[in-house]
Amino acid sequence: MNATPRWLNPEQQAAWDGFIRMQEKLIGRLSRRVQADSRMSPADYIVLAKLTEAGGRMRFMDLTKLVEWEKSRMSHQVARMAKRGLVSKEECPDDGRGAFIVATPAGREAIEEAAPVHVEHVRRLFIDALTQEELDSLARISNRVLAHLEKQPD
Amino acid sequence: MNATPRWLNPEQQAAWDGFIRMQEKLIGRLSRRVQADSRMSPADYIVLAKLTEAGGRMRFMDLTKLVEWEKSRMSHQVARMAKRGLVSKEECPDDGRGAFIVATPAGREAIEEAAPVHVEHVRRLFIDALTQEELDSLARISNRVLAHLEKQPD
DNA sequence: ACCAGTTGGTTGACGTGTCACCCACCCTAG
DNA sequence: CTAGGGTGGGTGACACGTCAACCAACTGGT
Repeated sequence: MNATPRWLNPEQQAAWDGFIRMQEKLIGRLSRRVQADSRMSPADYIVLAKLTEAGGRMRFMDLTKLVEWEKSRMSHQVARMAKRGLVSKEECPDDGRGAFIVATPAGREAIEEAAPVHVEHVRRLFIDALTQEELDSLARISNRVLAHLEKQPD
Repeated sequence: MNATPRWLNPEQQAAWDGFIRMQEKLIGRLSRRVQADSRMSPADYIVLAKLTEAGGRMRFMDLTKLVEWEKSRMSHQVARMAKRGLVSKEECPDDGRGAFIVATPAGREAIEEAAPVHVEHVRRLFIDALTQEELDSLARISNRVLAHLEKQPD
């Protein structure tokens, strides 16, 4: 049929399938837990975490780059979070287009409450499954893939 | 503050952050590629792949369990795919509630066209980044996490 | 001073995933 | 045969992510 089929060999297939399955189940479980016991989505969590980590007040685009999202995604997200009272927007005097994103007291409270619970789930579902060597190995592999991705087009 | 902070140590944190970043970027890139050059979403891809692999005709719930999805998700997905002509639904004579999901000719054609491209992207973005030992190592780690998840509550 | 290009940020449409709830049909105990 | 529970499957509302287009404000060069 195809001049260059190049299917994966069994070991490669096993690695890919296993990774995909693991990642789906792990992320799925974790985000459902986060949502269930902190009434925050994973997206809320990471945005608030990075924001408060940086002092609770940031320019929109800086925040967007910090979490490595597309600006449109962040814009929608911030709008939703503002609606829920987790953050608010302020105008930027230096740049007429600009906006500051500010964590509200409710937002700070929410993340401070959610953070330990989140860490506990990460530990329980992921860290505890693996030895330190396995964790190191996974970190190395992840960085290799990340470095590879940066070199690849698209 | 907290009686049991138990934050992650630096190595654990590095492993978790690296994994999360890698997984997000990799999955993101791959699904955008799939969508861009086959006009199918990753969800379409996996459903059609599993379905045709099983002969192109399956009971709804069997398919749902095969891909390990929630039934509601599959229901929505199948509805969308039916709207796009990739699959169709048939009644089940044996069980009045039941439904068969059938891959249409267009669906078969779509997956046969998409599959090699998909594999090529997986290879280019992921497999090629790693040695065979690293792939094996990742497969082992994934299976450990999966096994651990099954033992954990929630 | 002006205009072209870039940057900061928003918007709307659309596909997707989840949750909660629903309904219809099947099955088994009594 | 019938009530009650389980199973097969659908639905509607909502949160989320992407894409493409858009607008306003800031550059820089001429």
